[in-house]
Amino acid sequence: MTAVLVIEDDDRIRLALLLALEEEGYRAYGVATAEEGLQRQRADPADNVLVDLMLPGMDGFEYIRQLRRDDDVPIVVVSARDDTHDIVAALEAGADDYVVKPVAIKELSARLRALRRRGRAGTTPVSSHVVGELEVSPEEGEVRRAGRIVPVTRTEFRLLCELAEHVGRVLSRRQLLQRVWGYDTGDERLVDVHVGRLRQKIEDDPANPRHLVTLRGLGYKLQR
Amino acid sequence: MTAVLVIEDDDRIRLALLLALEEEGYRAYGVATAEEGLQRQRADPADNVLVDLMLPGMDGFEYIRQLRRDDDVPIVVVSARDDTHDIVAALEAGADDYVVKPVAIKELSARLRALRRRGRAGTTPVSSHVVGELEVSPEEGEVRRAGRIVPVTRTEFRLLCELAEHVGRVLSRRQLLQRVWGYDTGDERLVDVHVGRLRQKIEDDPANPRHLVTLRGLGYKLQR
DNA sequence: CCTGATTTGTCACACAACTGTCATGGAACC
DNA sequence: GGTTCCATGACAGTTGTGTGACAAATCAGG
Repeated sequence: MTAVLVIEDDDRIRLALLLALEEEGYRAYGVATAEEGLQRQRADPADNVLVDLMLPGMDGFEYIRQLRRDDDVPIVVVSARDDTHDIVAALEAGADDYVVKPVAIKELSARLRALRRRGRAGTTPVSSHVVGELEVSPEEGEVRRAGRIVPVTRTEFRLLCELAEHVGRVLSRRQLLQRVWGYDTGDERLVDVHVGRLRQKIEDDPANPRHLVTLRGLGYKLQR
Repeated sequence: MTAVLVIEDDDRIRLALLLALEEEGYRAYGVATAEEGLQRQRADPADNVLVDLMLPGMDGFEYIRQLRRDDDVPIVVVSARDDTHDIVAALEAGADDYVVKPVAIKELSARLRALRRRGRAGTTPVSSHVVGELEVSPEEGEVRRAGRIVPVTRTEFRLLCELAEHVGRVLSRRQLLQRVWGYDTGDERLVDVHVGRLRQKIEDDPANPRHLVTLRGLGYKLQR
């Protein structure tokens, strides 16, 4: 899943952006200052960065310059100021796009997509989740166990991706039903069945699962 | 010198843009229709394309889609309409940026620079893709299998190129339909048929493909 | 232009794979 | 020991895919 880092000091705007981005299918997280933004991006690099220009302490321009020293991530400025001088300065500093608040989330999302498309010129290393001897690669549409390809069905694959994206965290049947099947309501036993089938394929001893474990009364989780 | 192609039917606006761009140090030339734009860009490729959306005959959206089939040049839409729906549609069609008229030339110039900066990153047009015993050469327009030339049709060739450019990655029928045929909508079975025909030519045992494999529910991919 | 050959897209059918439901029995919890 | 929760096997309905036939469109050559 595509991760987006939002740097914006106004709490309400930041939260609204994060919510809207998650709605669009991104994994989004935010910080309030440029300093935090630099730290965060170095520790856990996002695929896109959204940054406000007016920030307390280090401002957006300086943030962009500093980040660009060692990171080629697409940067989009989200600013309230619709001023040619600011736009030019931000782009010169190394930003890739500049949108003016208030921004339509659909537009923002489309611009992010366009940027990633362009950035991905050439060959991007395929991203995959590694959990112990298990490897789930959404891009290749493959699951490998100790290097060998394990054939899984589409539903199983989606389920596994969802679990792999949240390694170590419990996901309730309802959450899985919602995210994998898109069902708001429905029989939760359905999840059980597919978890069972998945275990047959990815576990050494399906009766005593080591990776895809049950947490009674809570749900399932994937663990290393 | 950086060349820019401007496609805009309003003579005054087009000339004003051309003048301003030359002022900024670009070599700029323009045409009034999308059809001319396609022709011109194929005959003498510019480094950037500016295109209006509302054009007589073929509109800007269609222009972008058609050009994108075989040209990766950065495309900026310059439109009078400041409408989220248009913006999203243009970016989805393959545009890289969207600015609203009237536009400050300094901003436009900065956006073009930002685009080129990103565009050059890793855009090394590969002469041929090698996938196992298979060799796809976009430049020569040839497909070889174990050194022998395999005759494929134009559509098959495009399809194979698209798959070869993303070796190891799943491409959905919709993605293929979009990238190979330029269709936004349409019957996905069309892809199946062409994949089938391609298999007859490039696979040892077309019923058990080793390279051009199906990922049920996901799409197709080419694998080594 | 005209004509025949090739290529392209549509359709329908058959088959295989997958999905969701249910019932049963077992395990964990109190 | 009773209750809740979970695992699993079977099964019927659904969906997804491969393929051959065919007509429309396009191309090549006279």
